[in-house]
Amino acid sequence: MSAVRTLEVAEAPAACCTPLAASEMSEEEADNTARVFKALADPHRVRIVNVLATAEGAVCVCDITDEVALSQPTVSFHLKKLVTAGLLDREQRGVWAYYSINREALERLGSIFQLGGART
Amino acid sequence: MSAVRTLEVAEAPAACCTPLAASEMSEEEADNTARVFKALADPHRVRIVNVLATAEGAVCVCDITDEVALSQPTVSFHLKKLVTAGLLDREQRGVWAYYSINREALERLGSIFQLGGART
DNA sequence: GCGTCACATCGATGTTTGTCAATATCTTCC
DNA sequence: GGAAGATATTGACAAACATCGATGTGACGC
Repeated sequence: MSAVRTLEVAEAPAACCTPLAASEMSEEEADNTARVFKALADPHRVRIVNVLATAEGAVCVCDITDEVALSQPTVSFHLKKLVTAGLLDREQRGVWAYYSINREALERLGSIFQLGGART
Repeated sequence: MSAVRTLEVAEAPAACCTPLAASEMSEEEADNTARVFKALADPHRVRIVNVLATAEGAVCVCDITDEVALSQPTVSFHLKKLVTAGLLDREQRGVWAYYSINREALERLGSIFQLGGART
C-alpha cells in the first residue's frame, strides 16, 4: 500500500497557485502559475473544461472526442495536459476512461485574481 | 477627435471572457478565453503582473526591466502581449512608458472560474 | 491464450513562441 | 536640425507546442 503512495511524487501545479497580488512571488511560484495557465492556453482545452464543467458528472473520453473536432490521439494528449496540471481528474472504469473537473483546483485558480484593497 | 476613437478597433480578449461553466461556449469564445490565458502562460509575464499588482500605481518600463531578468526588447515584447490581451494599460509620459494592471479585466477573468451550484 | 475495443503513447511534421542583438521610432533638449 | 535617451520593432534562431497516423498497452469476453 505505502509503495503505491510513494509514486505520487510531483504535486500538480494547480494545487498551489500564488495570488497575482502576492507581496512576494518567487520565480518558482511564477513558473508554477504559468504552467496552469499554459494548460488552459488552448481553445480546445478550454472547450473541454467547459464540456466537463457543465456535465452531470464524469464524462467518458469517447463523448469528449465527439464534442471536440479533433482526432482521438489529440484529445487524449490534451486531456493529459489538463490532468497533469491538476485541473481534471481521471478515472478508469474498465475499458472506459472518465474525466471530470477538479472543482477545488479551478476555484482556487479563480481566487488568485483577487487583487485586494479597493483602489478607487 | 472622432478620428482618433475609430482607431480603437479590436476589443481586447480580456474584455469579454466566457465563464468556464457557461451552458454554451462557441469556438470563438473558447479561442478568446485561451488568448487571455496564453498571455499569462509565461512565468516572466506572471512576474510582471505581480510587480504591477503590488505597485502603488503605474510603473515605468525601466523599473520593470530591472525586476525581471530579461533584456529590454524581451520585456517590451512581453508587455505588449499583456497590453494586447487587455490585462495591462500603457501610458506614455514623455520619454517614459508606464504600465499598470487593468483591475477590472483581471477580476473579470477571476470570475470566469465560478462553477455554480455547490456540488458536494 | 486470442481477438476486439478503448485509449494512451510515439514519432514526424508544421506552427507558434520566447530570446536577444540590431535597428527603428519617438520624445526631449540644446 | 542634431544629439541623446527611452523603448518599440525586426529578424534570426532554438525550443516548445498542436496535430495526426501508426502503434502500444490495458481491459474484457470467449
